[in-house]
Amino acid sequence: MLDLAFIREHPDLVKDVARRRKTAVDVGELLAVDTELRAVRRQAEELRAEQNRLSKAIREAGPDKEAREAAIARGREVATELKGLEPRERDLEAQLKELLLLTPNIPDASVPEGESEEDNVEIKRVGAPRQFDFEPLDHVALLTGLGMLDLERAAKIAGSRSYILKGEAVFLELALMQFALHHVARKGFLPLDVPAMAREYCFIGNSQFPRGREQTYALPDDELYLVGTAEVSITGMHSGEILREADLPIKYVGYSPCYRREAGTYGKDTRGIMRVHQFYKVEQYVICRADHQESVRWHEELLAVAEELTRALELPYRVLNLCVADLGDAKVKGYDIECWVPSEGRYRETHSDSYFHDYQARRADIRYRGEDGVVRYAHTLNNTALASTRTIIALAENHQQRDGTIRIPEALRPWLGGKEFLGKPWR
RNA sequence: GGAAGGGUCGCAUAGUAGGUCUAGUGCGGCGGUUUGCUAAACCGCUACAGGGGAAACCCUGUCGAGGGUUCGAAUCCCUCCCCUUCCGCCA
Repeated sequence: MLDLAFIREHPDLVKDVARRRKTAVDVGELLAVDTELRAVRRQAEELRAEQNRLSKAIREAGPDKEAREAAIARGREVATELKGLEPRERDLEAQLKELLLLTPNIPDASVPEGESEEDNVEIKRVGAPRQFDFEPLDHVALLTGLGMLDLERAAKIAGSRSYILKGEAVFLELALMQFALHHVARKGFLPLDVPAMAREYCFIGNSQFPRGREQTYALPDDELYLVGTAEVSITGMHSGEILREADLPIKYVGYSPCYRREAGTYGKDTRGIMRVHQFYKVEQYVICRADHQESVRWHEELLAVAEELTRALELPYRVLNLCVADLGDAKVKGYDIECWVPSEGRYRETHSDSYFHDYQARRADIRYRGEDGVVRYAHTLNNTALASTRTIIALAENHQQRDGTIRIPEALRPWLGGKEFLGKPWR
């Protein structure tokens, strides 16, 4: 969330940002609520100050019964008046909080303008889509053919957008996770295996809530929710803490299952495992000092790490600079990596690299004490390192062989016992 | 699931028969004195948030959260949350 003082000082900027981001929030209403709250609060504070003065007078009145009685009588009046004011104060506080949570972050100047994902700007393309000298298959045909994927029985168990990996595909999935975790950990990121279910505050802190609630699985009996990314849990880790500047930056590489309801995506990506309710992901996460340049450096660094992983898997990809309309409300700027998917003849998102300045840190209350003794909200960033299902698609399709097997890129072979190909020829 | 004990301003703690608690103390941190340097010692400062003010400064709130009783709540009452330990169950 934004600093309320910033919104007061730059109301037109914030309104303009909400418009460009197509975010439904009434900044005018927010400011009106804020103004009224301040007036009400001022009255209430005056009454509380009088209450405190009276309390002191009563304490010091001692044997002076008359003064004592008079002060108590006045105190009764003040208490009554205050009780009349307090419900309004509480109501306004709640309204303001809700509106603040809905107010989007300020995008960086380098974020492209645009109306939809069509307007994202490609900034880089690495590796050329492979020219096949045979008719390539899509990942469903390939993996099903190898006996490594069973979608029908998965649907029987859990409905659409489910999958069963079988045989070597299971080892492939684990190999990918191992590969990514080790690669990122070697760069000084502390590996974490975090809870995949988390309390509501984690989701509010991370900005999944209040918007996006319908995308999250709830466990109402336990007041928990299933995370769509380890990012949610990691944000919750340091919530409410005051860190030491000397301990920054904190670099984590988190591993977790990811659960997504995919509400409202009925027509989209219905085939295969492109869009599923559960997958596994290795996630990069950084908490750093409240410094724009440092955020930018880490943003680029996290992109570089993700690119290394993608290149090591020999996948053709491109990098997009997300336009203002496609950027999540909380982000200052975001890059997506998209890998080439031969069966679709296009690039599909596999990574999302974002920085937030102190927007998440304010929501989650993650602060640090600077060397100067001043307490500030930290900056947070995150980027995918590797997501299981979409990477399996890209890997299978891009590295498929004429005989129906899948070539394993060299970097991954150590995690698969040195194996060069996945599956026995079946075509 | 059963039982018990706890949540206090970075960390550790004191404080519950309501009113000098304006939340004490230690550690840590910052600044200073002394010092060839370091350490030690000593002195001072040091919670967070909101509001008012040109400023000095003043006011308000926060002792897990929210209600309540009261002129007045860290302290009493209610509801809830969280943590720890033991028992039970269990991969």
